[in-house]
Amino acid sequence: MAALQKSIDKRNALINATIDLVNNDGFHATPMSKIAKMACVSPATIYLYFENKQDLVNKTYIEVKSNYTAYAFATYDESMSVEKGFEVIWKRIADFKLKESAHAMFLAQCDNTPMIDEESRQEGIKHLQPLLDLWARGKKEGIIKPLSDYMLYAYSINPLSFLMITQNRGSVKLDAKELDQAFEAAWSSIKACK
Amino acid sequence: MAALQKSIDKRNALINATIDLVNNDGFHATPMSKIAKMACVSPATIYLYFENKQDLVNKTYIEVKSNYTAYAFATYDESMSVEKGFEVIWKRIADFKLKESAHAMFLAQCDNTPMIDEESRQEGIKHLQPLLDLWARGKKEGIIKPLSDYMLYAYSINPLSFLMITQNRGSVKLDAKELDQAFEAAWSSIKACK
Amino acid sequence: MAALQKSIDKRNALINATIDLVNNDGFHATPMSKIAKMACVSPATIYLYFENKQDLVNKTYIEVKSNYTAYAFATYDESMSVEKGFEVIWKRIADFKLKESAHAMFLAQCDNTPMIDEESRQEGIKHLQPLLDLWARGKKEGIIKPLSDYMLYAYSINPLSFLMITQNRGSVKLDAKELDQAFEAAWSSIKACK
Amino acid sequence: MAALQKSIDKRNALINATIDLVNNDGFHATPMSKIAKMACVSPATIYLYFENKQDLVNKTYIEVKSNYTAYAFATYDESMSVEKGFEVIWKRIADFKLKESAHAMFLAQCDNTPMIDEESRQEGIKHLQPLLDLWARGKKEGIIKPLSDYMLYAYSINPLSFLMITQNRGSVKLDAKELDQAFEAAWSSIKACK
DNA sequence: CATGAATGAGTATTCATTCAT
DNA sequence: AATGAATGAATACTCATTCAT
Repeated sequence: MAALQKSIDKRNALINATIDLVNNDGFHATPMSKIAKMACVSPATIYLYFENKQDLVNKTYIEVKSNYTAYAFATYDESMSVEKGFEVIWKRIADFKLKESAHAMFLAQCDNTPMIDEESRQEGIKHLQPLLDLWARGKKEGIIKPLSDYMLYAYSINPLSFLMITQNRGSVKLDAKELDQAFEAAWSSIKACK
Repeated sequence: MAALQKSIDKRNALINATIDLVNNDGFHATPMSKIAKMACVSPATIYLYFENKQDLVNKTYIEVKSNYTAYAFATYDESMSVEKGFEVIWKRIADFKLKESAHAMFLAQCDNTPMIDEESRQEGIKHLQPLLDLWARGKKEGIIKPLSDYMLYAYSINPLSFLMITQNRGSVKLDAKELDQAFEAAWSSIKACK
Repeated sequence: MAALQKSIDKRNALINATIDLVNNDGFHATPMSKIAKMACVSPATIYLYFENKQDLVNKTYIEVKSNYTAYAFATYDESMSVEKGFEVIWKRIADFKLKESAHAMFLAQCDNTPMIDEESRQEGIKHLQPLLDLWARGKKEGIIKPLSDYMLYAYSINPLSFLMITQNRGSVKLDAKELDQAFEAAWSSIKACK
Repeated sequence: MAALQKSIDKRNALINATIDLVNNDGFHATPMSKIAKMACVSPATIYLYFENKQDLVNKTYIEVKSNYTAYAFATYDESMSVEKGFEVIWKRIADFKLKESAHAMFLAQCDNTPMIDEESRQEGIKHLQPLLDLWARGKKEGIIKPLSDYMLYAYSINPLSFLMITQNRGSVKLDAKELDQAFEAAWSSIKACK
């Protein structure tokens, strides 16, 4: 048990080091040796947990993405109304992106870069299903515009990524009032007009 | 004259090769030798036009960003109404992102990655001023929601980047109808409610 | 223990390869890859033992210089008379320069070239102190001319470098008789006239 | 004539640039492009005057060496006594080494380095003949010790190189008094004992 | 499991030299 | 004669990965 825990700790240390370093220096300037050093293990040890650098970054991506979606849907319940459900999910996502910004930055970099395997990318997308289901329900009920999921995501969720990056660069600080405005904008762009 | 043109051609070939290769393989997997080969010059020749790899990618970024904004505002005129002006600019931006998708992909990668110097990033932002001026006018006239520029950008412009990337990955194809929907969503997220 | 010895062996092999190659081809024509090959290690291995090429050559200089002075004073004893002491040291130096000529050649090249860091040069000079002390004693006793240490070195020790180089170029062969003449010349140039 | 003069000027500028740069940075850190820049010509122009880098440095060596010997013997006359002749030559050499120290430094670097062709080295030695003749005379007359020319050079002339280098490094300043001491040491090391 | 040492294959960059003008 | 642009062949150095311990 203790041994297993130590293993998990090491794996986590490696994942976290990868996130930190890739965030700050970029994938191209993040050598395995630096990751090892930050995780306080030998470079060789990385290869006990991951096949190679590509695998390390793929697995990191999947893990972070999975944390992200778990967080997003943690307080959501399918019995909620579409409107309420969307608000609940949106706010959790906003929370994650702005508070766990290191993780969110890492995802943003992965999503805009040929740095992740296509397969891992697909794997990462899967977990968004509850949101897509909610939207399907919303469209059927005439509450949500009959747009493709990509379009809905582009206008209601993705802007949060941009705001998160901007905030991380120090250009802007998002407080409660602005978050409300953001939600308002998100909702008004996808809710069906009466 | 002919010599000058040859120089310009070579520089352009290098810039284009950089865009192509960074788009497909990522900055980390784009060696100078490959760029040189694609541009049909010797590796050493790159250093006649750029100081080093970082400078090459910085200059490429600034050039592409500058083309992007020039394209965005080419048909815009300050005498237009806010509503018309926004539509004109938005459609040009959409055009650029979806048709010149290689350039747009390159910008997206640069904007989400520590691959560009902060200085070059700032340089790239400058040219967006006409849009910010338009928004200022719209806010004064009560036509546009009184949101920060970052917020307006996040909801009305940035979603196009997400749609562009998604289309480039083959997940979706944006036709005229969907572009209209996108514009509708963009506009409704920033226009002031009556 | 064995591992440590292997490390020391490798470091020594690198130092020796550096001496050999710099002697024969000059610093400018001695690539790291050649040094590695001669030391039977990979080029990358050099960087486990030295920071870079400059560091390798600095450290080599300091090591050789240190061997040189250790050799020079090995049989000297401060209780000796000035005359005897000088003879003992001079003969050891002559021995070193003429027998360990590869090392002596390397030092000569370093001493006449901007190939070594100033800091390493200073480090190398330090160890000559016993000779300077001997001269101080000699001057006090009126046995040695009241000249600066540089002057004494120039006339009594440095000529050996010239002779060593000339011998190495094959122009001359120094046998016992000529060594005696050389010592005679050295001594007569610095001993106080009665 | 004017055209010829311009050519000579360029050649001289190249030679001087070579001396300066090799003195300050070392042969290994002196690229042709830098030499060209300092001489205010194009890199390609160097090849109109010299075959290649090796040739440039060989020719520079021969030229400097030749200036050196011309200077050394300029005021010497074979009708002088051995003692007077030696003093005259020695003082001119000292003058050259300490006043034209850039040239002297360059020679010292060449003489202790495999940076010059053997052939050019031989060519450079030739011009010392008058000194050797003087010594031959001195030995016959019993005024000079019956030592080989190398030995005489090592003790009476070469120390000046060491003193010149030391002075150039700033460790010591040779004034008139010290020059007299140096001459005294030089002479006493080679003059025959009565 | 864990590691530090070792490395081969690469990478950015430089440089002596050439060539079209 | 003179040049600036161009380049192929190096070169110092890095890094993902392996292996003996």
